[in-house]
Amino acid sequence: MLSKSCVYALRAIVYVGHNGSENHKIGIKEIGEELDLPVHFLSKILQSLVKHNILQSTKGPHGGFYINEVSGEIKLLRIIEVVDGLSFFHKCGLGMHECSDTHPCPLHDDFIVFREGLYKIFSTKTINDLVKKVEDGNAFIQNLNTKN
Amino acid sequence: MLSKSCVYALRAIVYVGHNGSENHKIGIKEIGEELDLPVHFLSKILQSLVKHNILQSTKGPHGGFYINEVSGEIKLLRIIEVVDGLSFFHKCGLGMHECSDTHPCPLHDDFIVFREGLYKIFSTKTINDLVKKVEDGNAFIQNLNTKN
DNA sequence: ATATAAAAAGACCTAAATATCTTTTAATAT
DNA sequence: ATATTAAAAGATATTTAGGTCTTTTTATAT
Repeated sequence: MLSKSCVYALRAIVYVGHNGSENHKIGIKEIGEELDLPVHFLSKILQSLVKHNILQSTKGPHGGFYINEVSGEIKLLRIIEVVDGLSFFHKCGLGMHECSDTHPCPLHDDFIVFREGLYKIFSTKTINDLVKKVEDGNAFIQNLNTKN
Repeated sequence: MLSKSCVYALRAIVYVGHNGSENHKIGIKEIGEELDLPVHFLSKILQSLVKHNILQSTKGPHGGFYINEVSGEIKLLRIIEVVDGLSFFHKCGLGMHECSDTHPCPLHDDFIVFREGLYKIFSTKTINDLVKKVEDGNAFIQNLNTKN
């Protein structure tokens, strides 16, 4: 559903939100190592988040990534929008071009309940909501002994 | 969520169920043209469905695809299983290796509702259910003037 | 038996997603 | 000012999904 890029983005940003701050920035290496993600690939993704002002970064010594107060309140949907686009939330489950409440495909009525449920979740929850969850003990760092 | 292959499979099988029968088999050309799908690609997908006994076919003159009584009652989930595999229905929304009710990722509780709801639909509905929907007037054939 | 029609099978091609490596730019500390 | 550090940017490689084309097999009608 979400691409790898998108999932990497979400996990990285939560990691940064959880472990970093404006005066303790997190380097890409640390993120990659801790989350067991391909560093250079992740770097591209975060670059794009920075461009879109979802994440902050500075170069040079003691540089790295962090999120400011505004970014923490950004909705997960915004990250999905930037990384994957929102087409999933509009398109038909059976790939029909014209599928809508008034002209539904044979799966429409059932599918739409879940599509819209997901939309609700992603358009409501913020980065900080996930960070809070992690602080309340939710799983976050991979067990590196477990394979994909 | 579902790959194109999978969606093509579902649409094709519904087309065959709706328009064909054991003594009126449907050629791959017709399916491809009517559903506006790439014929040779679709052909591979249907081949695999035939191998798995989800769809029936015969070669030669007046040959083509059809579904028998048994196949009509096959669950959509079985088609998904054969074409895409079922990993979607087991894996974590945030791509964590170990994510479960007892060791949940920060998105788990919300995501699982969606994932399991979809599972319910696909493991309940049959090919015939979709065919019936089409016979009750649900959208099915693409408007070819509309682009992807 | 033979020709024909249609799916099966195999080889190949293309585009997109994912991943890696190298060079450049820009902060910071000295 | 300079060296150093870390992200940004660019180029390239790999993998997977999606798609096309050609040849082979098999069922049927003649």
